[in-house]
Amino acid sequence: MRVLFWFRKDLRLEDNTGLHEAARDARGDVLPFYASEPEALGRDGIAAIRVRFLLESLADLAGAVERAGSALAIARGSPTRTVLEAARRAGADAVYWNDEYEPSLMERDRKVEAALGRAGIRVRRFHDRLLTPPGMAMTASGRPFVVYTPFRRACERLPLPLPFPAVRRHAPHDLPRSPLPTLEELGFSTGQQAWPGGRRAARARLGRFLRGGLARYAPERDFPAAGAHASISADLGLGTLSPRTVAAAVLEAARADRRLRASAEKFVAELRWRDFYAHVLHYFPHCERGAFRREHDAIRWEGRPGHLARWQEGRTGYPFVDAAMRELAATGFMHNRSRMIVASFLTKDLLLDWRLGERHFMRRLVDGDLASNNGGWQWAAGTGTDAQPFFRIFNPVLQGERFDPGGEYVRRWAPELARVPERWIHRPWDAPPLVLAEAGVRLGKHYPRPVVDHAAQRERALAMYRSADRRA
DNA sequence: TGAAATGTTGGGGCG
DNA sequence: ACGCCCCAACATTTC
Repeated sequence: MRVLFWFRKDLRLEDNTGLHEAARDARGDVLPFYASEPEALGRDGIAAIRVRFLLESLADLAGAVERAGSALAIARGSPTRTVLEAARRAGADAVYWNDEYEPSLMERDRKVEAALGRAGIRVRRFHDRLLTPPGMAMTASGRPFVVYTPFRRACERLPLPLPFPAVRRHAPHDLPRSPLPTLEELGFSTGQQAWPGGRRAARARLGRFLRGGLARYAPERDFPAAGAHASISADLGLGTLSPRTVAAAVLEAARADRRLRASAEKFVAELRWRDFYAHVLHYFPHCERGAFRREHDAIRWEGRPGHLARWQEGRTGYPFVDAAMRELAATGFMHNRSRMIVASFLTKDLLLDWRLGERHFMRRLVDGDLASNNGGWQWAAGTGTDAQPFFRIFNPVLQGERFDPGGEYVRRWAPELARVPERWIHRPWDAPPLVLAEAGVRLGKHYPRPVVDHAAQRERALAMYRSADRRA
């Protein structure tokens, strides 16, 4: 049997469920296929660094497929057309792929599947992307979970899926191999430093984490300057790493060294947040455009539109917020604790719609993933599932003092504050003038004064949310 | 996976 | 010695 395997966000030969099944059913006669849609990449709303990451990962996959005795077939255009064309041309009996759970991708896949069905070509789809696929963890009444902790407990009662062996043999074919577009052709500038794509870079990141950050993960994961985080979100996003491989590696490290156990379990629990938000978006597709709690669509965001740019550029006058936003601008990545703090700041201090922040993140993050990003923003805005209640408002100064006590993170990303003493680093406006002068900082000149007053904005945010709740 | 306001307690200063 | 007050420390409540 000839099986066309359609690679999507699973750009690897190792531990790939659908590819493994295809190789088994086809007895080695697997035809590797990718549908390239430069038009979809070129549209506004995607980070250049993520496009580069995708192109590098595809080039890496193509190389791996060649070493496996074949070539990655690449068709340019919409998959609703190209998948069927490729399957026919290759004389495939079946097309296999791993499911994606975003509403729009599922809709697209239904069309592809229908077209293949009409042509008499069999389709098999697999769960691969998550540790626990949708449908496997439901409440007693059969509904999807909307609170994280019971969701996690339900997932933990299921066996953790084990990695699949790599598929090292692919079949030769004469399908077209359209060249991948370059970043420049897609209209992206390449000024930003790279976040290297592909499986080798992914394995390197995972290995670095296993040797370094993991031992400190449980106690230090919330400290952005500590470097105890894994930085594999982009790899999970496009599938240069499988979540099974990651979980197995972390737990294996903990078996070899019992001291790692608490950290390993904490890390797997964090992986499950990714599953949770994928489930939420899958079962509640209205979240893509509006609040999970529909009454919060009634919130009238009364912030000043001009403040959005100050936030984006890291010039809010709140050192931790500015450091985080500059980390994003410079690297295409932001530590999770920082994401929570800047999201709280945009929604509850600047009083701007969480969707503005969500969109900005998608335009900047190397790991931009619809479900995780949307879930995280709705959590911070208090509009989502298991969201912190709207009255839980981060104080950007206290968060900074708690999670960046020495100011190391601020000094790294806001170097104009580097010489401000620890005591004042998160609230330079309170520092005695002489101290600021000695640090070489004049507020309003070298570093901005706070764009808004936290205490006052906190009260306005509470009133804003309360009034929406009343109207609903 | 908060923070601020408010309440309570207990030690110590002091008349 | 006693009562009063202050206030830090901690707990609870509220947003």
